[in-house]
Amino acid sequence: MPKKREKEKKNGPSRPGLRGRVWMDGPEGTFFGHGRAVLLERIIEHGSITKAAKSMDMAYRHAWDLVDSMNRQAKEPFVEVATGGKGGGGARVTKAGEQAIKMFWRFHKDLQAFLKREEKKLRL
Amino acid sequence: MPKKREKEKKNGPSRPGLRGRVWMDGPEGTFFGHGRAVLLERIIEHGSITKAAKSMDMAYRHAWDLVDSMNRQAKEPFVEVATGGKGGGGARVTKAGEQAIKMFWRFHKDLQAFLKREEKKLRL
DNA sequence: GAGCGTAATATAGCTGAGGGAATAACGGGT
DNA sequence: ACCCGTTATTCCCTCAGCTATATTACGCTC
Repeated sequence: MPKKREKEKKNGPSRPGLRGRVWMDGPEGTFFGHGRAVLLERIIEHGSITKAAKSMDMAYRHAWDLVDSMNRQAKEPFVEVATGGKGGGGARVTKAGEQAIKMFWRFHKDLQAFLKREEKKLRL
Repeated sequence: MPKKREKEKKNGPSRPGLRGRVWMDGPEGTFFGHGRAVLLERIIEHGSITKAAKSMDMAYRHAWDLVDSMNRQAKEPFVEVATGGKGGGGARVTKAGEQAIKMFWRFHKDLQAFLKREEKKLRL
């Protein structure tokens, strides 16, 4: 029977061409990248880790680990969290977190431009 | 008991900073990247898939899959292979394969320069 | 203090990628 | 005909990343 969430791995045959990724490393390894940037944006949008995780089909456990990893490695926390209280609590992205998001998307954009330039040198 | 090969995953705490990767996609997905470039170089060096795989602590099965994947996606094969015969056979990297190696390292080098430039904009 | 919805934590299960080992096929040398 | 070392193929195992589920802690509101 069709489960609620189908998950359909996007392994579709991608167009041939040059591809790339950027991320930032921290003291413990990966510190900030595409997935974490999106997660933070969803937290801003929804105000909670639970809803943010659901909205991107991610297990809460995994989302919490990512948030925890960022907060441990950043000088100032990227996410402030409240347990209990009005509505049961919630999560809020700090200024530092917002800056990280902006910085990442800038790197991401620059990389796409770089790839487009380099791809002209490509002959398969 | 201590196994023969310990495999020690290099998850060491990396220096904080900007990191990145480039690769080429083909009709079936990943077509050429860092690992495959090194593999081809080892095949040139040793003249066989078996020895190349051993030299980089990779299972023959995996190495063969990578070679097969490249040969299926490339217009001209990157590796020509001989089973049986003198010395049991062997593998040889074609001109097309050598060109792919050169092209990849060029992209790789350009990316490193790009990352170094971009990293100046980074503030953790 | 009961209810509520969230964070936080623990535990077990799933799954895909890769590893290890075993075996057959191959073909020139001797 | 046999030996040899490699390619090619098969089967099973392990491990990590992530999922799924359940339970507890929390603190505001009523």
